[in-house]
Amino acid sequence: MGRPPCCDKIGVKKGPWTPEEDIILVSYIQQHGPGNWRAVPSNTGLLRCSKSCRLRWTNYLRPGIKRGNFTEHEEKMIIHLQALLGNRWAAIASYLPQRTDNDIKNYWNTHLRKKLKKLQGSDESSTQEGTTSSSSQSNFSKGQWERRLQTDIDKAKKALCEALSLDKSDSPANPINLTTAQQTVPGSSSYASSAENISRLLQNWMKNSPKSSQSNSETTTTTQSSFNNLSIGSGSSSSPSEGTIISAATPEGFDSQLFSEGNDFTPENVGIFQVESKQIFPNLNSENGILFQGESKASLEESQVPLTLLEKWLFDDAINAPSQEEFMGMALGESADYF
DNA sequence: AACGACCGCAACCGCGTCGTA
DNA sequence: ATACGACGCGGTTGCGGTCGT
Repeated sequence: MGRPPCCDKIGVKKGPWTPEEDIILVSYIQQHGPGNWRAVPSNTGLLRCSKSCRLRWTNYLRPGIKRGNFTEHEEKMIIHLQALLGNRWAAIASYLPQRTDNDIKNYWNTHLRKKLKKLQGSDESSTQEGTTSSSSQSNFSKGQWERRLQTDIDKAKKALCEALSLDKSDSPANPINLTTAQQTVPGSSSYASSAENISRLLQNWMKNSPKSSQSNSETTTTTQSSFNNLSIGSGSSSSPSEGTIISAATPEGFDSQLFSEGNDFTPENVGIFQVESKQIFPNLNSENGILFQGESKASLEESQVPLTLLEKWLFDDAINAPSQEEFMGMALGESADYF
């Protein structure tokens, strides 16, 4: 009945990726570029299914991924976008190009949902009299509610499109532009980030000694320079096996291309590690669907949060970052009317 | 110090969509 | 037009780490 598995389960490795596998995958993608995932396991010898390879790349190894704590601004963006788009994590992630959909999804499920629940709780208690927006929502008849919702959705869509076209014209007032501005600098952050990713896996690899200086996700703040300072299989490498592993595990030319001193992740030799404009604003063509038509009301309902207290919390930031106002207003201004 | 509960993240699974023959 | 393969997405799970008792 169901679709057969994407790969035969026999001989397919599951579970956490090893640094060796990471390097093989990165090496392959460096040479061939991402895509054609079906061919990746057979061409690399990885005992992983294509899906697993793609996931590992997109969620972990892909350059430009920022890890570690979410900033308050990112948090607010996510909340706004979630309220606007629902659980379309990929669409949301497209506005936070440094974050993966998986990351955002996890962050939402583990942090923000609780946070909003709290806010919702205090909001409800503060509006017990039923005079405010959130409780008045229930006063809508179903038909009214749906019509109103559709109207607001249309408005939100328009506003979002406008915001995006403003961004296209490089308006400094556009908050989305601000949030992604660092991505668009060619060859800087994206390469640094890719270096960070590889650095991270190398650090994991090299932490034979349990006393790694950075034990938590803060390793993600590894700097470009620290990456550069990593010496693979050279003098500072305490374990003689490290260099051996790398040369054994990496396809030809990989270490020289990626890790030779002063030559790592330059735009010249790592062409694929470029942030494509598509990656930054894939929604410009509306493919990822800022589309609400046909969306089940239940899912929308579930995804919507009361916005009175939340609103306050969100707007707190607006003073510090006035350029965000437009976007926030777009997301909240109209829909908040009936909440 | 030992144990259990809880939390966060990486990875898996199943389904939907898209492209192509 | 349709069947099929590949890819993408969202929900869920499992495991390792952390915290509290």
